[in-house]
Amino acid sequence: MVITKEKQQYTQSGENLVLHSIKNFDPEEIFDCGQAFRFSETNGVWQGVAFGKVVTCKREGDTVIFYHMTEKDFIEIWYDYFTLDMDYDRVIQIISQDETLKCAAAFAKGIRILRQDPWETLCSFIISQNNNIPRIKGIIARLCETFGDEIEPGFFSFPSPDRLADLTVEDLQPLRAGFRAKYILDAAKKITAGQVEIYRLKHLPYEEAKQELLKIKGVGQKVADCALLFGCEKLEAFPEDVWIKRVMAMLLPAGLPECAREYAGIAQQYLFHYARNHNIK
DNA sequence: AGCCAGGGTCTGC
DNA sequence: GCAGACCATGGC
Repeated sequence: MVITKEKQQYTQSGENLVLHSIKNFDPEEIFDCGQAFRFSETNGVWQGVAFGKVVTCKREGDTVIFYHMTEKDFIEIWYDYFTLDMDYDRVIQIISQDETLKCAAAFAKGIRILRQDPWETLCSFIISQNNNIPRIKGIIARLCETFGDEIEPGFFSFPSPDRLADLTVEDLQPLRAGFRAKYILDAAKKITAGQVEIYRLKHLPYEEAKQELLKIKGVGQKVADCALLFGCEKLEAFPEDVWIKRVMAMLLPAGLPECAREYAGIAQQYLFHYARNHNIK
């Protein structure tokens, strides 16, 4: 099922915008599956910052409420961000030709791959290397508080590449990013200088886009694939981190099934979530 | 204390 | 092409 931009499938009530009868949308699974690092939950309400704006949402059964959201922003920003044009029932049906993927998908039907900002995604996954999710979130929070703009009291935008390009590793010391600081700066410099045109990558074929990202120090196969999948709309990207290597060795030793080729990244996300919640060693 | 975390670079074979 | 040391930091 797909939400279209036609009225009826969403309504406005007061300052809120409400999606009706939507399956495959669970904020907890979307924001807690390791693709976005700027959201947190309080009493079932998820809140964070994306594209320079605060987003607040909550699921109640098959209804999703976005708080303080105008119809204009919904149409122009959040419809794309939450990929409401994607038919997840159909994707799940396709990859469920394989029994293992069917099981993994059934375990977290509410996951969606967000369309995040390419720079924010790249920078976040540079920070992610040899790191754990709570600490990744901490470093990114300090990055935004230190170098971003305060868009609302207590909420900060993600700093642009230009903002960081002329800084030094000493300037980044308050982030406690360790050896990753120099990689963040190299990415900011190459993008600011036009050596890597990050906002053009989603229009390039997967392999060409990947080669561009690999020009950046500290960006290898896995970080590039995460940036492509979560920030450049490349659903065929299949990032292999330690969790995926473990779950593949145990459940799919012959490799990713052919039926999942087109949506490898979505299958990967179901597997990642499954592995982390089943103590796969 | 030692191991691990959504890895990558560098060196040596 | 592949193995191993090393890289900062913090939680367990």
